[in-house]
Amino acid sequence: MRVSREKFAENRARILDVAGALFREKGFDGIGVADIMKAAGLTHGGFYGHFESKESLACEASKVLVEKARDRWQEIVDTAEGDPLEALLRHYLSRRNLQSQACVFASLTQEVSRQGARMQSAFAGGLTDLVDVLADIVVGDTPQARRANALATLSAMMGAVILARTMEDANLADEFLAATHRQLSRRAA
Amino acid sequence: MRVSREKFAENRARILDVAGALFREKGFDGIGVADIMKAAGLTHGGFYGHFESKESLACEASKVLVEKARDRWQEIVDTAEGDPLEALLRHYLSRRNLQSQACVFASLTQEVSRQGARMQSAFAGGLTDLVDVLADIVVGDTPQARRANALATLSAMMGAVILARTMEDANLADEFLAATHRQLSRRAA
DNA sequence: ATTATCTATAGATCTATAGATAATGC
DNA sequence: ATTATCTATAGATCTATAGATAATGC
Repeated sequence: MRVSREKFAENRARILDVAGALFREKGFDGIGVADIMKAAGLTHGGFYGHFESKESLACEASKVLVEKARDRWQEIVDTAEGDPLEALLRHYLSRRNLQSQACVFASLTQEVSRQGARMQSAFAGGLTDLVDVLADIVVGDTPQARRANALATLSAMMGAVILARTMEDANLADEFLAATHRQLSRRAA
Repeated sequence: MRVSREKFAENRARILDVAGALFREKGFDGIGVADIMKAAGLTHGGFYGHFESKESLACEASKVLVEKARDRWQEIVDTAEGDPLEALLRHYLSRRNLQSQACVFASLTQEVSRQGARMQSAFAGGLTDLVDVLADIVVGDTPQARRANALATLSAMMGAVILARTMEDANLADEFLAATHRQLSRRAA
């Protein structure tokens, strides 16, 4: 059942997309190659024609997710009508990020500390990209002050979503998001 | 090779202790029952005389770690010579928390979102305990303001450590800790 | 006699590979 | 002829259990 070269590329892209969603939902160890392929509408054995190993897929899928996150942040900043930081906070500190398809950092960062160097690099690089996006829109008299502010702001944003996600009580989760939102609103440029 | 009742209780405690350390280091899925027992100096099969299942062990070990964390925070607050929040920030936003034996929340929270309800409860309860500890030592005119400040402060503290842990570059990791420390120092009571 | 631990193994699951199959593209 | 996918399976790993062993404690 060979498919065309074009269809082959399509299949690869679909595997990456499906894997990104499943890894975020279940973690890297929570989903196997066979189930990822089934979700992509292919068979287990076909996987190794597309990727060298599961770890390799995890790296590539992570890179895609990390790049998408940065592009989305930049887009929100560029198209914000009012204060860009406020727009970003509204986007990030929302209930949408408490679902299974949440921010890749809010769902997978801790596992990354236990993975190989390649994956760790993808995540570390993605985080510094987000710091750069933030450094342009927070207050601060000097570039150093803005960078420090950006680092602290990113920590607070992701911490709030990560903690909110471990709360069973939706009201408590909302409290974490709201309190952090209010605190960070005062740091806009 | 039966052991005394006293030794039995000792063995159970050691399994819990060893499991707590290994779960934090490798994650719940990163270590098996056999290796935990080996690290405790016992055999694989003996495990099921002490615990019903691996999940049950994970719950009990988590409860112990969560309680220990709260007690440690409370102790630091109670014995602080200067400002208690400053003492807590110094303790938490330190390199020690970037090692494998870090804060249980900084190393395992994200996995907990994918575990059973029992474990989620243990973590959620532990986090609200830490919020209560913080609410007594942060600034705010009303109890509501102090609680909101405590929620935002906890998010920032844990976010900083979690992000610092994913950085390969030690200098970048330190930057996250230092920037967050400086930002939060202004919220003391 | 009771019971904590040990040895051995069943049963499930997961990654990766080998070889067959069938459609593409020179 | 080449190659993308499929079927089938090897090999490793992990949880949990069954039955044997040997020390405790009534």
